[in-house]
Amino acid sequence: MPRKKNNLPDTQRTMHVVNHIRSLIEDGTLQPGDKIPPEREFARLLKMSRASVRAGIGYLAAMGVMKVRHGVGTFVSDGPAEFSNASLGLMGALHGFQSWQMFETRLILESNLAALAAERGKEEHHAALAEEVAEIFAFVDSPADFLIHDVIFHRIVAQASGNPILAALMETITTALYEFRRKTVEHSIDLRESAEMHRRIYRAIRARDPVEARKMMEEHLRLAQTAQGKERSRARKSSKALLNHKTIQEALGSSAS
Amino acid sequence: MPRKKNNLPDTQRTMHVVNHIRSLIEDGTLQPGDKIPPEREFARLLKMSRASVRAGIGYLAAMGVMKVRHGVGTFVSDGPAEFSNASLGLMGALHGFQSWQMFETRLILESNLAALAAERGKEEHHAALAEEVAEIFAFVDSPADFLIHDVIFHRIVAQASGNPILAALMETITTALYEFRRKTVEHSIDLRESAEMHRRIYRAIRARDPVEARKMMEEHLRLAQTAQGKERSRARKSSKALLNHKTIQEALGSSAS
DNA sequence: GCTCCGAATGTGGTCAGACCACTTAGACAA
DNA sequence: TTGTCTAAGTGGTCTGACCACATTCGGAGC
Repeated sequence: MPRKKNNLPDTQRTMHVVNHIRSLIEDGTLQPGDKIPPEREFARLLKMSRASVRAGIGYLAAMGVMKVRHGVGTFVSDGPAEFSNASLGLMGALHGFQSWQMFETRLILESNLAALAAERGKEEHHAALAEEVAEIFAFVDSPADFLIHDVIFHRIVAQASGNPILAALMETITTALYEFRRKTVEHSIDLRESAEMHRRIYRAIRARDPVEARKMMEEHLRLAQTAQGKERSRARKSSKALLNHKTIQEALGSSAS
Repeated sequence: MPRKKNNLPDTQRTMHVVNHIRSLIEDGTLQPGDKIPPEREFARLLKMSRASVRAGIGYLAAMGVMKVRHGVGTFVSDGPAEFSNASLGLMGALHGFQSWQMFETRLILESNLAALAAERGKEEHHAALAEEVAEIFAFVDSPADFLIHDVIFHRIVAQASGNPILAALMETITTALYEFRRKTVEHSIDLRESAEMHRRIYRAIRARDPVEARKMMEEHLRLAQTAQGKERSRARKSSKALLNHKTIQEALGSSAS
C-alpha cells in the first residue's frame, strides 16, 4: 500500500488555528469582543510557530471575524455581521461589478428586509426606529450626520427583520456604498424628501404593513439612486467613457496610503 | 511640532500587497486564472520580506480572490464569484445563524434572480438551462448527480439575471448549504417532482415571464425545504433540544481534521 | 498633592535565513 | 516505450531577533 504520509501534520496549520478558534466561539468560550491570548502564548499553546498562528489569525481577520489592534491585542469582532468590506471591492475589481448592480442588489435586499421587519418587528425596534427618524429630521441640514443616522435606521430595519444573514448581506453592500454616498450626499439639496420617506417606512413597519413597507423602501431607494445619479453625472461631463465601470471603483476601492 | 513618524512605512505591508495586486487586476495585467510571481521574487520586487507578502496573499486567499496551490503557485481565482465559503460558517458560529434563515435568504435571492433572468436572459442562457433540465431529468435516480446539475441550473439562472453581485450572494449561500444538501438528498424519494419544477422555471424564463418565474422558483424552494426538513427531523427524533441551532452547524462547519 | 513626562512593559508587525513538503518535469534505466 | 527517480521550483513552517504601537506606572517638577 502507499505510505500514509505523516499521520498528523497533513493539513495546514492555518486551518488548525481557524478551526480551534471557531470551536472556542461555538462552545461559547469566546464571545464577541473577547480578547484572545497573545500570539506568542497562543503559539506555545498550540505547539506551533508564531508565524502559523499569525496566518490563522490573518485568515479570520480577513473575513471580519477577528479584529487585530496593533500593540493592544486580537479580539473577536463584535460589530454587526458583515462580510469583509474589502471583499466586495476586490471581487468587484475581479468580476467587473457595476454600480447599478449594487443599487439593484440593495433594492432587493432592503425591500425584503423592510417587509420582514413589518411582519416581525418588536416594540424595541419600533422605538429605536422612531428615535432615528427624529434624528434624521434633525439633521436635514447636516449631510454628514444625516447619513450616519440614515445608515443606523436601515441597520435597525435589518435587525427587526429577524434574519441576521440577510442583514449581513445588506451590511456588506451598504458598507461598500458608504464612502461613495458620503461624497455625493454633501451636495444633496432635498434631504427633506429623503427624511420623509424614512418616516413613511417607519410608519408602515409600525403598522405591521409588509406590503406598504416594501413599497416605501423601494421608492426611497429609487429616489436616492436617481439623486445620486444626478450628482455623479455632473462630475463626469467631459469623460463619458468611464461610465459605471469606472464609477464603481470610485465607490469601492480606496483605503490606499 | 510632533515628529511625523516615518514618512513611508506607516500602513501595514499587508495592505500594500493587497492594493498592489488589486491594481494589477484592475488594469487588466492580471486576469482570472493567471499565476502571480513566486513569493520570494514578489518579495524582492516589493522590497519587503516574504512573510509580509505571504500575509497579503493570505488575506486575498481568505476572501477567495486568490487560490494558493502548494508546490505549484498562487493564482487569481477564476470560478464563479462568491464570498469565501468558510466565511458564512464562521459568521454563523459567531452570530448564531439558523438554518431557516439560510433558506429564507436563499428564497429571496433566488426568486429575484429568477425574475431578473426572465427579463434579461439571452438565448445562450436559455440553451444552457434547457441542457441542464435535461440532465436533471436524466439523473432523477442518481441523487448525487442530480444535485450537481441542480446546482449548475441555479448558477445559470443567476448568470442570466445579469447581476453578478446578486449571483455572488446566492453562490455564497448555496455553497454553505451544499454539503448539507448532499447528505439529505441521498434518501430523497421524489426527485421527479423537483425535476418538474426546474422545467417549469426554465419555461417561465424562456417565455420571459418574470412573475411566473419568481412564483415557480419560490414554490420549488419551498418544496425542497420541507422535503429536507422531513429528512432532517427523522434523524433527530430523540434529541429535540438541539433544534435548528445545532442543525446549522452540521450544514456549515466541517473541514476539520 | 497634583500634573506631566518618559521609561518600562506588553502586544502585534516585520525581517532574515534556513529547512520542510508538495508538484512537476526531465533524465535515466529497464 | 515505459517506468522510476532525481532535481528544480514553489508554497509551508520554524526560529529568534528586532521594530512599532498602545498602555501603564513611577518619578520629576510644579
